[in-house]
Amino acid sequence: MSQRQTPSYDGSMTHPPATLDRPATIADVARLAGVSVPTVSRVLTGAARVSEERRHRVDKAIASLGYRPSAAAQVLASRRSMTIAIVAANTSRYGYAEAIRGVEESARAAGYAVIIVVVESERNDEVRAAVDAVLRQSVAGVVILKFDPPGVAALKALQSAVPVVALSGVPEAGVPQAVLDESEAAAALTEHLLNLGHATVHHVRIPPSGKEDGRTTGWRLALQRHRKWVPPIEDVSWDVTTAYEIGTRLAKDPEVTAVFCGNDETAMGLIRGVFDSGKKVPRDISVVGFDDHPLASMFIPALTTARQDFAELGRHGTAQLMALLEGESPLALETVEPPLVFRESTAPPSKHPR
Amino acid sequence: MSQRQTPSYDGSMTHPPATLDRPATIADVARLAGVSVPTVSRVLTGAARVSEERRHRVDKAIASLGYRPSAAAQVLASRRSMTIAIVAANTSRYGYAEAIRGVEESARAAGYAVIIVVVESERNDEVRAAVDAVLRQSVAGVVILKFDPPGVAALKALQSAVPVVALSGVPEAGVPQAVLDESEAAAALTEHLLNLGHATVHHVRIPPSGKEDGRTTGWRLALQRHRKWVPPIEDVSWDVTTAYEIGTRLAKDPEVTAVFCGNDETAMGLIRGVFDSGKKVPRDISVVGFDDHPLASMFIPALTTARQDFAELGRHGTAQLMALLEGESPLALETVEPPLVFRESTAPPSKHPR
DNA sequence: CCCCTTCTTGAAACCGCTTTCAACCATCGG
DNA sequence: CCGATGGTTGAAAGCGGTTTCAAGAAGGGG
Repeated sequence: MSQRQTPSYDGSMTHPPATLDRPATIADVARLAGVSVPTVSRVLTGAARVSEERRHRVDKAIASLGYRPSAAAQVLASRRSMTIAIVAANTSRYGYAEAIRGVEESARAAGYAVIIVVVESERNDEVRAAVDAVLRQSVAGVVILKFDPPGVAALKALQSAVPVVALSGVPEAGVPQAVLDESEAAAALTEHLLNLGHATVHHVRIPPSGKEDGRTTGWRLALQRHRKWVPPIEDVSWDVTTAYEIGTRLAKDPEVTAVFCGNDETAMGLIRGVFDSGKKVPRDISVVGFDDHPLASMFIPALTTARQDFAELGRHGTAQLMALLEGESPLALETVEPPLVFRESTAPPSKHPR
Repeated sequence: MSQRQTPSYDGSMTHPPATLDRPATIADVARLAGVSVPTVSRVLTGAARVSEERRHRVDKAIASLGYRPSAAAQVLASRRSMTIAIVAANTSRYGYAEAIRGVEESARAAGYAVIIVVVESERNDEVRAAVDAVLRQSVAGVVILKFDPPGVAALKALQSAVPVVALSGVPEAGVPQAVLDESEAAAALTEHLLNLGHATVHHVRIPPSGKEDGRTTGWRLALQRHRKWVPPIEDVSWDVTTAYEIGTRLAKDPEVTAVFCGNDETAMGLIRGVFDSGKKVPRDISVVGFDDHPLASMFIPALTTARQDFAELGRHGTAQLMALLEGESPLALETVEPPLVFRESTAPPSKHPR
């Protein structure tokens, strides 16, 4: 199609004796090996026995031609696919990126290729486009990151058409899924703050996946369990600067002495906002995050938070999908509970407010 | 293949009057529209004129059947593909994730699907596996993140076999690429430190892309230009804790008053290490990072750094690839220079060492 | 020694689409 | 009124594999 302009290194790994000018096909292999095409196919797929001797000739031919079966042709002929799709609203945000890494890794290990389709919003045309992209590619199955409205919408639109497993923060019936149960840890974190002596804890909520995410639920539960006042929720966007602003705002309110942030980035932004307002964390205000972001322990003050292993979640999701594809019974719904990690951003409330 | 277990929402977007139990094919559409298969193909691809009336019938049939052309069949028949591959060593690290997001976004806008193949190391079998994955998928082209040894190896192995553009931090001849020229900014950052009065600037190097990356080169150049001593380089892994350790080590050396870190995460880890060793940034040691990570401005102290727009780099790369695929002359090698951003982590050296 | 199994093998059909290519139709100029 | 011209259309041939099926070879039992 287009000539490479570097004649130097011809990538010997690519087509060793490079005798053809086009990529080798199964017919080329068959010819060179002196066998029929179906025989080559059989050694490729291992679907049926092939005599030792022929198999060997075929293997040699494959190696010598640098032959690589065309995935497209295989899909078409066999009606089954060795690629899965990951659908997510975002690929670069920490938790998402880690989850994607987890499913990619394990999918690759299982011999699957992965295509990534992002659906940025829950707008109908966007969701439709994503569904289209997935379905046109004839994937074996899809893993959906169901942490936000776009994910939820994509799941809804896709689950009837193709094997799907969802990665999520709250268990939900009806869909195979891997879940990182956030509500327990959120509650525990909130209680930690309460036990420190804070009258209540405020909550900064990250964009939720539906009605309510596990983090918010856990926080509310803990407060109710301890019969504490449930302050109004502060909503934050994915952009850290909004967390910063909330920090400056909250710093002015003498009532707030403890805040539970939906994730660590938010916590860091908020702490900075508090700091720039002349208050200190944890002296004047205690802050907890969520996720245990790689920088959470480096931040000054280091964040008290709950560790989420998103990559592991992704691996679980893939395993779930593989099982589903094999027709096995869905794996036990392993919900992993994030362990708490206590660091420097929390302390008893100050004796001298203001 | 496997029954969905939720009979409730049947995803009306997926196959509206769902009359077939299998996905509709082009033949189904042709039959329903009362035209031949090639005619449907023509309205699909727009390759040839079709009478107004037939086109309309076909469109209606497509809509009513919820027909989606099979990408695999299209690839096979047309010998051209509408998917590109991104190959990267890692998908979740900040810069990589952003770059991937950039190429995904623009590829999607251009109508391309994207598969992601990661090559974790430069080990021969790994590189080979990646090459295999790419080539088997019959992609139109690939974008390689050439920021580390695995990327370099993959590039080398792939460039002779398929249209490739590299995303990189240092210009290199012979390969179409989009580059974020890091050396200028690195030099400027180093000079900023020198101008502040520091005797020299130490350097913590992130895993390099080959012999030397632009950041290191720029740093060295600036030092030489100012006839300053070039201290031995500290190497750091991607794991932030190694940066932390280097920080504790450097803090003990009274000679080091300024350090240039290969990226912001490293800078933050290092600052924390310095902090835990009883020294303060920038009072005792000045630190600069690179990238302008979203948290760089929230960190305390906020980082002086150089802003890198990796997503934009990704977009440039895709544009480059598209041009290449159209047979257009490669776009002018737009090298973007990262703008410097001065914040709190740098200051004149302390008058009272120790 | 013969017939029936069991394996291994290749011919042919097919997967869902694109791409010649030739046939057809209508229009148009002479 | 006729042949030339140009635009639409469908039949048929692939694209690169897999799968069905029947044929041939080899092995086994009576």
